[in-house]
Amino acid sequence: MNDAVTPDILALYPALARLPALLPGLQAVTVPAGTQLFREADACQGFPLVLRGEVRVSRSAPNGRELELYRVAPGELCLVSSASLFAEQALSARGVATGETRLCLLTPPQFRAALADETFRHYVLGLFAARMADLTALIEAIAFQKLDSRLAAALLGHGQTLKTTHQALADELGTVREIVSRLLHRFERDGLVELSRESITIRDSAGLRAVAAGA
Amino acid sequence: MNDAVTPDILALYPALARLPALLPGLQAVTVPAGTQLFREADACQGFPLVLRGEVRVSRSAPNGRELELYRVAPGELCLVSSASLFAEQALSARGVATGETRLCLLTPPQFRAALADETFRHYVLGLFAARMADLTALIEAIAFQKLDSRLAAALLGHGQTLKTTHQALADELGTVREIVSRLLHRFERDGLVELSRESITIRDSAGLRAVAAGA
DNA sequence: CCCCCTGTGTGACCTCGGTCACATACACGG
DNA sequence: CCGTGTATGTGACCGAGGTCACACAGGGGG
Repeated sequence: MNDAVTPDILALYPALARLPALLPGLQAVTVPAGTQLFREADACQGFPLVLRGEVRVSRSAPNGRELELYRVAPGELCLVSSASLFAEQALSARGVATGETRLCLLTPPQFRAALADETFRHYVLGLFAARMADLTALIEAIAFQKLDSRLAAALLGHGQTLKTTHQALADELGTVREIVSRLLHRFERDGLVELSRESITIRDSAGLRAVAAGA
Repeated sequence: MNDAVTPDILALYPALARLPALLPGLQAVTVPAGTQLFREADACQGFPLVLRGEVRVSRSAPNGRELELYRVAPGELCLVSSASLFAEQALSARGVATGETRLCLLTPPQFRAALADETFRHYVLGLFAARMADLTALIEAIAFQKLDSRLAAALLGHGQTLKTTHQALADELGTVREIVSRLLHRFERDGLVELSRESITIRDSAGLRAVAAGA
């Protein structure tokens, strides 16, 4: 599971190519789907670069409800954990690998060294900026949009058919299963989707987009 | 309104002292209360450092409702505008000076130069990290807490008496005036506060804290 | 002194989202 | 083929928050 970093890291993080001194020290790990990479109130031990797979970052409420904040794709680094190092405070979210995921953990000194390179620096700040935009968009959605819009939006952009469970969608949106079932059924009645066990097929993506936009 | 930067900028941003070449080019402006510094969909023109006063960053919905994201205090820089530069996208929020505010606008080249200094860099990343934590906390509050808790929290930490309007509180919380009035009245009935025109006096701060915690 | 503007009080009414308590239904291992 | 666990359907019910349509008060300027 633990092995040397292959050259593909350079393809994903070209800025690192300019720091040859750093590369020999890097190690990557591959973890199976569902691995919990970090959780609330954890002390953070490094800066994870995602090479392959995906990390789902979420926050959960005392009563067991959960809400997805964002996902980390290959070529990105997980900022909540990084953030906790910079702000010297505990983590405020949970990270779980959605599928088999390969990632590379930079130690704080390694990360600091990498930041000496302006390209890498700009890349990292760009990521922070993009995340801030994501989070403010999420805030707006939660505060001002209705759930059917948000659900419709969540269904789009994952291909024609998505294989997931109502509970998973509820966790993504920060609500409960029954509500998701109810709304999905309404969508089906209106001919927008077709439902079966663990599978949702989009029948009218234009209609769905209209709902997502707040029809 | 436009004048040279006085030495006090060095007290607020000590890292800048290590970049003497930068200082002569800096200029500060002082703006009156209520000045709109930037708004949604604006192109961003620089990195504002706040020297004195306060900037309120908020996002507004199509239907006119508004929600405060965070405030920028002296010694901080306004990250939404910075973020829009890094992510090369339009601003996603509005910024208004809550009182008379003095600030210094760094141009992108100046900011890039400042980032060459590791202390300044660390400071900026720390700010980003802190804002991310703020935003995730806000998300959690909106998604999982009831409005009375959030209102109670908003009342605390501003001294014994706060001079504000119900509408302003509504804008801060992302709700409407009637709801704030209703909740404040409930608080008054329970002996937590005392109300009069444009003024709220806290009578039982422990009780308020209990409500804020979700009693 | 009166008008008018801003801030506030209030009650009727509605909708959305959430809770509870179920009933199925389907898959899969034994 | 049967039991058991997971995924889903569903209806009754509720409460929070939002909308609307007002009334009212107070204070400052004309």
